[in-house]
Amino acid sequence: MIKAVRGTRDLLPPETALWNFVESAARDVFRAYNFQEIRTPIFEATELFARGVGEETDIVAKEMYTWEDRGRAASDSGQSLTLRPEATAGIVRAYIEHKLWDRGLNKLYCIGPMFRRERPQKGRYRQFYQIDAEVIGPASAGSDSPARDAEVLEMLATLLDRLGISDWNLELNSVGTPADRVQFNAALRKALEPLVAQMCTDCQRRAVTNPLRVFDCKVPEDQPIIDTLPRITQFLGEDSRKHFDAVQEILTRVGVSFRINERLVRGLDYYTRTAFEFTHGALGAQNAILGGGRYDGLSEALGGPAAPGIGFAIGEDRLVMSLKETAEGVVRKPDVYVAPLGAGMNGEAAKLARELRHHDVVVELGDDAFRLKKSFEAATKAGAKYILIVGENEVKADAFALKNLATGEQVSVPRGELAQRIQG
RNA sequence: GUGGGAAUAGCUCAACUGGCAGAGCACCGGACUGUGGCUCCGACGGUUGCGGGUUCGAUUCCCGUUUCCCACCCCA
Repeated sequence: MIKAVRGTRDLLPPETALWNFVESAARDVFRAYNFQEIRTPIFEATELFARGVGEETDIVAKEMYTWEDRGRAASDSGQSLTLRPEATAGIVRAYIEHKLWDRGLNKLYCIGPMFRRERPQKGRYRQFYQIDAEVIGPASAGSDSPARDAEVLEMLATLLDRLGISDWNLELNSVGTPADRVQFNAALRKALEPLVAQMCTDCQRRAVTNPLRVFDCKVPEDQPIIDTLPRITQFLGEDSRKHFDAVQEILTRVGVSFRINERLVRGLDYYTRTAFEFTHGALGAQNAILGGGRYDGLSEALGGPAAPGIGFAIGEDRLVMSLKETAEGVVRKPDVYVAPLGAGMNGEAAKLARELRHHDVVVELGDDAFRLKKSFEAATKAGAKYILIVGENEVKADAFALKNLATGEQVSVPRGELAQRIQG
């Protein structure tokens, strides 16, 4: 038997109804904030992610699905391509390619699969889905403003609340500008030097490769040491600090609760200044339901003009997992089961079903080979509200037996009144 | 990439120390000819993840392997 490959999975009904529930809620909320959809390719030139996400990140260094796409002709040299591991780089590429700065501020969202070759776990798949949104444009259009950061965060709070996910936590930090981080990193290395020998092996490695990640350490014995380390906050430049203060002020004003987490660091190189995560319990070790932040230098790193931006990625798989709503609760069941009765009635039933469907009635259609008892069983199993019998008597009278399957009430309804009766 | 647990019918799970692979639910049919749910009866359903080994005999013990789960790492 051929099975879905490791780390991928089929989403089957009725669970897919939950995914549609999430996606349509997201689209509704995005519309209210004037975000518009962008769709970028699922694979891109490998170089885009290497330069955008960062060569040194785990994503680029060891998790990408990359292959050499061979040329088909002498003039076509072939190139290294990669399945997108995240959405932002592709969107910024499109921003540059189509000169979207001519439109001023761009508020874009994108929903689709991403690919990372990690060891699968609950809430972590090799093909997974993200709901992604970005605000990007020239600084003159306000893309730089703390108002945009706050707007994005408030929008996320609205979306989660609307989905019925009430017990989320917003963790907020500023990781400063690249210049701020150079200073911070140097200070961190210096502070770690005399202490690192007492720390766990992971931290000893991090201290060399990426000192920021020491803050991620969960080993209890290391915590007192980590508490003594310098904090990024102490190294923020005047602009970064003011920006961060302004974001917090607006959030407080609009009533979105958050927690400053000075230890929040992010694994993609492009993040600057505001960085955030929304977490949720009951997700196990993968407790981050979404994450994001500013990437003020990304466009320039990709060869474009200065274009500050802020965005986030929601882990849709994890979002669906943390939903209280059940698939049964959001799936739309048939309004009516149309039951052809007696040989040759399929045509009449199909005609009636067509009329009802044109009135936006959800119709399940039976088969005239079924005995009436079997039609009733099928209607009940399908969860239909009504069953509509299309037999010889009914066709002759042009009025049909309509039975409410819950109450057992049965009436004869003229053809023209059926849709209204079923929907009412 | 590292460490641990698990894998038996479509689903949830049994099967003593190695001795004929089972139940509930679901599905299909019947009781019941144009009236469902409830009930009763019946049928279907398996290379016990895969490959090898030990044994008279392996779902059971051993080795390998794959996948899933948990944790690390990292991230959404």
